[in-house]
Amino acid sequence: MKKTPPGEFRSTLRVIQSDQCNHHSACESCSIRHVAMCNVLNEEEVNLLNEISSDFNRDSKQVLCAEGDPADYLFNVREGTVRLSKMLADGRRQITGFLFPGDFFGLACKDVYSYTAEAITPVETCRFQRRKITEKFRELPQLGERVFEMTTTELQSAHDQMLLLGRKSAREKLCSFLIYMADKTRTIGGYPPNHAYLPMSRADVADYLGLTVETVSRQFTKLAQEDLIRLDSAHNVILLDPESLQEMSEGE
Amino acid sequence: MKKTPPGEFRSTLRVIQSDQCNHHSACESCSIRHVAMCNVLNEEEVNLLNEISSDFNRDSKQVLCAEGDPADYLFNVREGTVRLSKMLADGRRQITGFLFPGDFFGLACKDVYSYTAEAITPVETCRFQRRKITEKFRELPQLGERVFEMTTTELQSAHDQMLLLGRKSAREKLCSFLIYMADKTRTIGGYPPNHAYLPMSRADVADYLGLTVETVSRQFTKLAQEDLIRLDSAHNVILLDPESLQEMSEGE
DNA sequence: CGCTTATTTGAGAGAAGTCAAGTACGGTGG
DNA sequence: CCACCGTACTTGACTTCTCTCAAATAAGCG
Repeated sequence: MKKTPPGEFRSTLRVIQSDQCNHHSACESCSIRHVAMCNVLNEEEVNLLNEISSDFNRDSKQVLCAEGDPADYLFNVREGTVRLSKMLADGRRQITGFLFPGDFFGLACKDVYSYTAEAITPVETCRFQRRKITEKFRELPQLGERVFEMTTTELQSAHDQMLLLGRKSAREKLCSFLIYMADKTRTIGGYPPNHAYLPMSRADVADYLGLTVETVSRQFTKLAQEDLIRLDSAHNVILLDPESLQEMSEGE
Repeated sequence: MKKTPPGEFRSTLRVIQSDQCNHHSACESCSIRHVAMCNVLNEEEVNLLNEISSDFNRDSKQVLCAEGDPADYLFNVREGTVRLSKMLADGRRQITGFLFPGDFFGLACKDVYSYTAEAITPVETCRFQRRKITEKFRELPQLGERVFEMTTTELQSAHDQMLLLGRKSAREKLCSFLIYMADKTRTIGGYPPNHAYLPMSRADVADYLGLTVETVSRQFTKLAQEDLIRLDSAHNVILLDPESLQEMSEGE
């Protein structure tokens, strides 16, 4: 579960949380270009970053990078939803994460990408040459620290997801997922409270939770029958009882 | 799966692989104290590190740090085996990783530890105050880069483990685990080739693979019956047909 | 509007879990 | 050194949750 627990931020690294960015007005390109980085950089530094980045936009269902490709680029999602996945020889797939505006990918690999990144919706990203961006870490240590901190957060989420995949029931998995997506929907904004917008297909949800499409669908139906959620459409869910869902997601 | 694929190392970060450490003879305290760090540091820098580190040794089954504790320390395992785990409210447990000499833990968290670390065998670690070690990243950027690179490798392993937990059968999971442990055993040294020394209990293996003890035990028996492995004892396994095991671990 | 694809629903099968019992191992004390 | 005890591991019988296969319904798109 990519659960980002709320609460005070007290990292020993000097970084600032995304929602604490306080120079949006002064830095227009920031919010447009480098969503996740602007928080720790001033306008001049963002411009420095703009020099080595280039837009990379793709339509829904297109591949941004493939498992095994030379890992030349680091990506920053600006708009849309991306899925990262790994496959077994016979085609079984595991989605290791969904990415939303502000998220990065392309760092956690050595010479080749260890996962495939695909656009779930039309996406806008900016892309840096890894070689160049890691050089920039020298000039802008706060940038390096911010990226390190994000990697660390991602590792924590990965551990949460391992607990989900290894030990939770189908029902608990789906509850966790709904809580997670409601949180993401809230962050992205533009939806009523307790709304979870699910841009991905049921198959994606299944491959994220280590289930089959049918099981996911059945669990959705069951939660709706119990009035814990309301399915406005397959991709728009209202959490009618977030507290219960939260509890069930943790096996209480 | 904490699979560290062999192959050339071409990270954009200027770090050196563990097995490329070439000043072991010149730096005695290095191999003794800071297993994973000495590779990128010279003797003087290692001494600098020694100043802020202190020994922290524990017997088998003791807790090194607990989920929810203030995350004050970063640990470097020098000797022995450690398990990291997370628990659900009702006691279901997921082991997110086993740690061996050279491994770190305690960084991937904000103010509190997000997992429990316990000694499987008697362990020797050295412990740094996170506050102090992150300060050191300023003075010794190559140290920061090395730690960042290790975090990145760990994130990749976490993704491999998600694929295992979400999509592999019990048999495939155990094959993956045996390949992984044979690799670790080789790295640690002192055992014949194709030997996998398993310091952890069957319950630990089960909680690592998202299975029950009984299922793990049955799969061990089945692999032995098929002459793919030989169980010298519950904790010492010979891989009789590593190629087949490897193939099966990837679902071929 | 018709076609394709996505989602839901149903029935049956199977892999892994649960519960229970037996066996082997390892440490401790006589 | 061996016997004993507790724990760890293995094995068996049975249950169950999730998967598989199949079909119906709904949604999206040209």
